[in-house]
Amino acid sequence: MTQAKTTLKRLREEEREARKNLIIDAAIALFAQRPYNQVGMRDIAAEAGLSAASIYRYFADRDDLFIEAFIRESSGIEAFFNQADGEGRIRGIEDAALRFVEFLFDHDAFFQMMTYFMVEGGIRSQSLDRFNQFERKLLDHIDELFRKTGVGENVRLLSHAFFASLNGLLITFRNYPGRSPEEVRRHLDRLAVLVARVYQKGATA
Amino acid sequence: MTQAKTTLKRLREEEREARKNLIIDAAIALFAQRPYNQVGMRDIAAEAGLSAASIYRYFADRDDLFIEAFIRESSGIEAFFNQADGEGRIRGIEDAALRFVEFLFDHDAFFQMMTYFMVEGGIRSQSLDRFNQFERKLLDHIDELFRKTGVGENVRLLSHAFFASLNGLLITFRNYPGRSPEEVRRHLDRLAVLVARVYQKGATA
DNA sequence: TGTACATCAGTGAACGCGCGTTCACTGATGTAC
DNA sequence: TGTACATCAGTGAACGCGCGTTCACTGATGTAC
Repeated sequence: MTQAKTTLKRLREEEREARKNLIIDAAIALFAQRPYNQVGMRDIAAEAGLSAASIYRYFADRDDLFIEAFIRESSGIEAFFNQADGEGRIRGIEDAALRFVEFLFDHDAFFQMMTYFMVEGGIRSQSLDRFNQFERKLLDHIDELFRKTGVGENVRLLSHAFFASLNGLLITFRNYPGRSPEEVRRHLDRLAVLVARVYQKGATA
Repeated sequence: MTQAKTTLKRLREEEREARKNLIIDAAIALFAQRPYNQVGMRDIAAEAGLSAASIYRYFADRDDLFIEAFIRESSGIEAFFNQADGEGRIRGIEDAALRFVEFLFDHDAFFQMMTYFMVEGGIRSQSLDRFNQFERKLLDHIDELFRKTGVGENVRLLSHAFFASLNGLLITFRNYPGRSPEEVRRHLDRLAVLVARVYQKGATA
């Protein structure tokens, strides 16, 4: 009996969690279409098929929803890279650069949130912590890649520069006016390869 | 008599222009302190020492003021580089990278506007044109630098990557949490030098 | 020199709108006896 | 099996606030005669 009760309770909690996820899905879907600050609670509610008031049954406030959306996306990118890494699909800097740039291009929501964190000041420390954690892990991976290719001194600084360079590609050319998404993607790919080669050669001398 | 009249008229116009400039000054001063979208008309008015309504005597609307502010700042950076160039203070890629990064770090207003143009979609074509013009000139300069150092093929693509890399440094590390402005500047300087050297070596092979 | 009029910078108050958030309520489902 | 009650998702409407912008007005300065 108590057994049955707790299972029911667990089921209800899972259901609740599932609904939270639906709302986060809706938010992410919209971030992928419009800039971060142009997505309102009513938009997200409409996308998720509920009223705006309902969102507040699941999230304390707007920031809270955004933090959870960011956490989910950043877990996604980590899983993506871990898998690619495990399957041996990231053999060198060039692969890493390509995968990273393409991932950010495809996951506009994550990119929007990331640049928001970097550009805007005054972010809640909770989400900032999560962001820093994500950034550090990514830099660790890059460190490792550079070490493999034989860079001795100051690997971390190099990783900083490399990471920033790839971010810069996205920031600078993602919205290039008068270009179709396919053209932008091709241009980004070309640039990612170029950057990777430049770092490869320029850093291992 | 007509002579005197026209001079008076000219003086009045100059006075008007001067007042426009005061308002732009105020706007730029605020952009340097807070993110772009956190600066309102009332803030700018207070900073300039007038009422918000007065701004509309000089600018059609908010966008118009921002365009003019951007134009002034981008003229400023062009003048800065032309002068540095004329005085022979930009001897190579390393100098250029350092000057560029430091200029953007010091002129936060310009940096804010630039990233706004790049990240946000749906900008008025008038300001977009001005921005593209600015970007093209800058890329031309970088092309020239790379050509001097002996890069043959695909100079423009390289310039794109280089420009984006430097932008990326600013975006990624300008707001690094828990660091003083001096530390950020030092870090940016180090990274700019590193990036320049990497491109120098990596591209001229 | 004086008077009527035009021009224009400047302004406080208000308008209109959007947006995050809250309120008071409904209705469905589960629980106790 | 039926009844009274608790829980909770969901909601339309409203609140409160900020912000870009407009309005109606004042007052100073210039112009015409």
